[in-house]
Amino acid sequence: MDYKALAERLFPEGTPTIESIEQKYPPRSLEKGAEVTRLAPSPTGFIHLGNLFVAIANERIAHQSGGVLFLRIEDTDLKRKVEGAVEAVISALKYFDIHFDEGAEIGGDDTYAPWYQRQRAEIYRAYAKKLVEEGRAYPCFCTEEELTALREEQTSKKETTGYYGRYARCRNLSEEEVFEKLAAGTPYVLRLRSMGDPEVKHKFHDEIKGDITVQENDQDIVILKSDGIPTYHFAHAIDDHLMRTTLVIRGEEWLASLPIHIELFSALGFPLPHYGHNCSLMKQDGETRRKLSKRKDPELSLEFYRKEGYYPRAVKVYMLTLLNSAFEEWYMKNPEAPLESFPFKVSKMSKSGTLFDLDKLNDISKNELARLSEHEMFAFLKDWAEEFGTEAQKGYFADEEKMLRVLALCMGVGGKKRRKDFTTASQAMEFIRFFFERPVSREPYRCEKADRAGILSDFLKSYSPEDDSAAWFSKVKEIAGRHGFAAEMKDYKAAPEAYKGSVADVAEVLRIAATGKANTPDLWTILQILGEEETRARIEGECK
RNA sequence: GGCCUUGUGGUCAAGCGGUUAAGACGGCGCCCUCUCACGGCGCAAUCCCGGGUUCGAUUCCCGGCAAGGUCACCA
Repeated sequence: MDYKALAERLFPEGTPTIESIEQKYPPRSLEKGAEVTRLAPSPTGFIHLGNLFVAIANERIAHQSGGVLFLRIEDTDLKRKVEGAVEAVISALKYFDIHFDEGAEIGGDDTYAPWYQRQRAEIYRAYAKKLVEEGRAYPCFCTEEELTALREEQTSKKETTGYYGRYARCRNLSEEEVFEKLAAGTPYVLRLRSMGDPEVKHKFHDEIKGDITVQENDQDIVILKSDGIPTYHFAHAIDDHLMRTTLVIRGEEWLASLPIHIELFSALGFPLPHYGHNCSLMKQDGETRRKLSKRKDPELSLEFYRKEGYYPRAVKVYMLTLLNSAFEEWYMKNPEAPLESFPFKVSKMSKSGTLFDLDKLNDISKNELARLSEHEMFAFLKDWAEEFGTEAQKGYFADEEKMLRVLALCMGVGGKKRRKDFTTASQAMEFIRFFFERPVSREPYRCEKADRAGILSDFLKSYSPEDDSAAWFSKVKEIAGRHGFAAEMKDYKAAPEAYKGSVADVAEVLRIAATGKANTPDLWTILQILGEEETRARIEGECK
């Protein structure tokens, strides 16, 4: 077989020389130890938590080492392309404070552009041609039906499926046959002529998993599809070589194709980058656990967190605690330090699948939100309401001074310790609703109805907005005593049978009457914020 | 099914030859307290199983088992 002639026949349009390509994309001049990492999503328009998970790891490694993080778009599959997807990826990641140094639509250093694989077609073809010339790639004319039949045959014989060894019919076609089929215009793909032996296994060091064994690849995998566009494997090898990636952090679903990538890098004469395969996020589903799925799990979508109003930093902190076991302890010791100062170690990344835990995220969210000032909270909630809130909720922000008082109260600003009532923006907005809207329904009272009317009307008679907290509460105690309730909790606990109840019950009557809720922050402050007129109106409504 | 990976409380996990087997979330209880939230204290709960090696295995080796991943002209 004259490989040179075959290569010319297969790539008649001419391709740039390998030398010129290598010159155009020279090795990067970076400090020793600087890592070049990347994110390489396909533009499906759906960025999920798993993407964010990997993105944070890649971002930390690159920027912590003084390296580069770039964004490459793997758009080799037309069927999956969605308009605006790239912008969506960038903006979603930006929301979580992940920024790229280079890449598609980034506008940084474009030495290594183009960043869209579709635009790199002639580069791939140049290397494909080289492989053909060297006899390491060949055209395959098998049809989809033939391939399916082959797979079925192999399955029934319980043999490894795929295009390899003696099953690789087209790898040994004669020169005449090949040129004949080409002349006839038969569609073909380009396959790697694999030289591996799966019986041979090698030790491989994965930066996350540690030492693993990989067997050699013997599959004649497709490198150029019939439309001349490369498959993921081929594009990965060429792009990550030319873009000078030093560390590929990707999901562990890629571990199985590592043998292919190793052979491809070797066939192309490229040094192998380092790899780290990280575990995917799992979800408990009945008895078993499975990968978070796009269709079944709304919490997989990054959009979910925006709609719920999770504080972006909280999501990031949670991701970091999952990503690196040392993070949580470090964060407790260094609560004020910027997250970037955490020494992120790839080797500390988890080796096994991690169950996504919403409770944990919620706890982190409460803590993160409790770090804000009421002004920061105001801005956060307002932004959220403008995008996702109801008309009524948007209206809450009209009276800025009132809102700030509400937030200061609910957040415990000025107290020794912050309250942690807020988990998300949507939950917080619901929580503070009673300040802005009269309760349409009320939680049940513990206190008998007969006593309630008396308590409430007594309260209205004695209520004065001028009273400070202590004066106000002593009046509540008086009312309690007058109606047969213990004014002091100690007295009540000592002899509960001597009373109808305690001040706690009396306070609850007032609280539910004014807010509709049995549990709220300090009632006196709430009434101060509501103002005398509103307070009286709400309580009068409950007097009958 | 083949191959690869992983198995420490319900969850995330530290530990990696001798520990009362950290810590966090969640659960439960108590305290604080006009409710809630915060805070404090405490409790329950874990080394997948079976063989080895060893004076001694959660830690090392072998074998099971289980879970996950993957076997496309998708990435």
